[in-house]
Amino acid sequence: MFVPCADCPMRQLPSFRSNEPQEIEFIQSFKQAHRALPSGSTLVHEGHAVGELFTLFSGWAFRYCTLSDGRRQILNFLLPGDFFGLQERLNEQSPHGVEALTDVELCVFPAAGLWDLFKNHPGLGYDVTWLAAHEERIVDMNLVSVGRRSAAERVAMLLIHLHKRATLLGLVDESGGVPFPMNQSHLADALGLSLVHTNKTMSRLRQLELYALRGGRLYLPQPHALQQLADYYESPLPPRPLV
Amino acid sequence: MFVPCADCPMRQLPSFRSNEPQEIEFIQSFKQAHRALPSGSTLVHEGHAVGELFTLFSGWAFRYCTLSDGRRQILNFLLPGDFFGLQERLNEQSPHGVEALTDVELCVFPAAGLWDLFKNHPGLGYDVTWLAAHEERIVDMNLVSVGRRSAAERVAMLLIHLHKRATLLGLVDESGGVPFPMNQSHLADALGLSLVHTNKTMSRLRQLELYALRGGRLYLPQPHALQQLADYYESPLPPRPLV
DNA sequence: CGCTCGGTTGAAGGAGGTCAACTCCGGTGG
DNA sequence: CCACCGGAGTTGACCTCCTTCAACCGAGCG
Repeated sequence: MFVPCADCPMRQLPSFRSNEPQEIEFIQSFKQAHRALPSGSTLVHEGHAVGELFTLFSGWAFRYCTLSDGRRQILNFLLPGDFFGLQERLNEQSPHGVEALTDVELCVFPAAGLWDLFKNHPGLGYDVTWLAAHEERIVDMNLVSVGRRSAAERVAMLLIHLHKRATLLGLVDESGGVPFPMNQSHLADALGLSLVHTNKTMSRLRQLELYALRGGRLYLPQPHALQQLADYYESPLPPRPLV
Repeated sequence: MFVPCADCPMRQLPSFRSNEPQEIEFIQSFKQAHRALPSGSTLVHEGHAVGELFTLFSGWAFRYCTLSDGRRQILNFLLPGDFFGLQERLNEQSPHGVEALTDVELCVFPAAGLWDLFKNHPGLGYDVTWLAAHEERIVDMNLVSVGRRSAAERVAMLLIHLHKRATLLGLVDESGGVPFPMNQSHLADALGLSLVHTNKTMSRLRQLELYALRGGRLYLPQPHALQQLADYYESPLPPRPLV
């Protein structure tokens, strides 16, 4: 269970930026706990103060907000390497919740130690800011989808984007499939659509063979056609930091 | 035109956190230019590299994304004190544009100097991160609105939120009005609605006297009723940093 | 005076929501 | 071994919220 940060398997991936040894050492000392939680558990409760920061070590999760009558909006999906808890911490009480889609493992950091990080390791402070800005960028994209794309375009966008993120994490297998742990309610809540209409839209895209789900994995046989449908063309990302 | 950062009028406002004198001194030296631009100008071009960071010194602006067929989504409105350019800088090319709603003045900072800021003034690094997280929180809220609220609820939410932000900046007059420089197309694009339906929804709310526009100023005669309609109840914010 | 821009209103159509029923499947317990 | 159950996916019917198209009005302006 215990893995030294220096040997963190994610650090081997090309999509992550490398850090100075003393930075990794600091991260190691900053890390308060390694916590495993089962699928479906709530990692951060809506409206509660937190006091901890997290890096998702393994598994999938999502951030969400609910209105008082139960309507739920998923803000973003979290994949391994994603850092969360910043919004909560810096605003003292969390405006949104985080829930595990699969069994997850978390690196837990004390929020009170964040100041040390900025003070003694400016490079890591810069990294944290990078991650916050990156996270916002993803939410921006989701907002564009939900605000201006049709149902089919939204689905296409989401599938491409999730496939891409998982691929960058090396989660892709030889036949191009990536894990896909969410069900249609999750997708509906992320897309700002009803469950029924999400289902019908996805059936259409599936019959067009724009995507396939087999054994809990997502396959995109015609990535270019999907991109065209979603009107989404993005340049390759530079390596990202990992805390 | 030239105002030393130490005498910045925004720093006098109670909603901004105070900084150490040497931090303010650094900000002053970090500041590259003070730039005035007319209403309607594009401050950041979509898809262009930037190389500069900005604090909105006066006036209003908005961040937006457009799809290739012209559909536009406004991601967020920018008010004095808002810091922007981070997303652009850290991703090398801006995924979104920024446009002025009124005549604006900008504090311009060289993006290359951001590293110095983190290195020599960790407190300011922390502040920048705080601002990034805060900005994301606003986008989160917009995403919830656009994804899950009805047209009337969205309008209510936006009006409350803008009124609140402007009030915190001391832009409110004795009769409770705040500046309101956007037209209905802006609102429609921010709400993810069509122009026509935005108009009809707003006419309804206006007849219910949930809001009023007079002389370019927004008045909310029944804030509580609006909050109930929007299902939006937020705790008061702690003071925010200013860079 | 005519132009444009922003706001307003009506009518018609469509995308998506809601309600309801049904299937399929894996578990679980008799 | 089979009955029962609950969760997830699927499908149809109907309705409504919102979009689209179009016309009109008024203010500001060259």
